[in-house]
Amino acid sequence: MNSSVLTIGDLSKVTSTKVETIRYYERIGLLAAPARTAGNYRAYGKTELGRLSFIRRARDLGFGIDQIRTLLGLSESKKRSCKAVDAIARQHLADVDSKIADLMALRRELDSIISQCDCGTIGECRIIEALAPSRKAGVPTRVLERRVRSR
Amino acid sequence: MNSSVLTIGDLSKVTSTKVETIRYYERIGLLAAPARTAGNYRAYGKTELGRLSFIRRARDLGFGIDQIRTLLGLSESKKRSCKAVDAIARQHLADVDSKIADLMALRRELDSIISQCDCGTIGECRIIEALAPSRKAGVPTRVLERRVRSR
DNA sequence: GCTTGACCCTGTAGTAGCTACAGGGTGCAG
DNA sequence: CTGCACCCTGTAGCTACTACAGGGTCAAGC
Repeated sequence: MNSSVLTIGDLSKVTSTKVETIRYYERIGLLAAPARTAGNYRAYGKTELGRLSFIRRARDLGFGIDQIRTLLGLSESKKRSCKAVDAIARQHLADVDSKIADLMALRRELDSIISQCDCGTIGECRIIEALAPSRKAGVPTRVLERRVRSR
Repeated sequence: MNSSVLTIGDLSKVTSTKVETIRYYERIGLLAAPARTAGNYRAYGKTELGRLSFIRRARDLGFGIDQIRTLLGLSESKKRSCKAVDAIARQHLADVDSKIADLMALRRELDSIISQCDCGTIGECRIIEALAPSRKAGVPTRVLERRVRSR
């Protein structure tokens, strides 16, 4: 009885990670290739469980694979300053903030477009109108000048 | 001199869309295959320009390719009700809202983790600690019971 | 001892929405 | 007639998985 030997299925359940995803992490080198049983099954221990948990939490927080790779590397040298860790996290926070800002701007525009729709016919739909190029503005002549003259 | 014949490069400049992207839209059937010149160059007219502009604006607003396909289809039957258009837009707005909510939740968590870091050594870094599995909690025995007993 | 069914294996292809070549042809100015 | 900007097709790459196909392994039950 070896309670610390886990199959990939066990790891999958414990970490709420699909089996395929675990194999994928191994393929891309995020997880090391584990020991194998006689029947060629992957045999994991607590180390791998910890590492996968770390990866999952980082992924849930939106860190990218490469960032996680770096974080895992850093987490092994316990004595070094954690400035680099802090920098990665702050960078990620900034990325998230900028994504939020983008989405909020988009949301505002989308909302304003939708609020103009009276739900009549498509011919007079404000949503379609907002997407279609306006009738007044044509192709800026500047852009095509060279070509227009040369034809 | 035919000022309304545009090459793919012209279309690219006018709509701020990469040439490859225009060809990609054609490949996936979002744009129809245009007429060709004697030298096998794509020759676009104002119709295609309008259609591509529509696509770009919709993409900028975050609509997916399939939604745009539907919107383009709907926009051609001018007399029908624009309820379907409205529904797609509202669905998209809801998706955006839920993405924003997800990101804000993530942002809060990330921020709270970062704020705990004193920037000492990695061994005592709160960020790494927050990601690593806590020492107290082990693998829930329940999950592994069957297997543990059987080995 | 044999079957059944749940699990595991490898390898490949698909998802969204492009982007980036490689290896060629076209067209116009100097 | 040469050089350069542009165009063509076709394919592979990107993120982070997910979903098969076509097999092998293992423990339980009859």
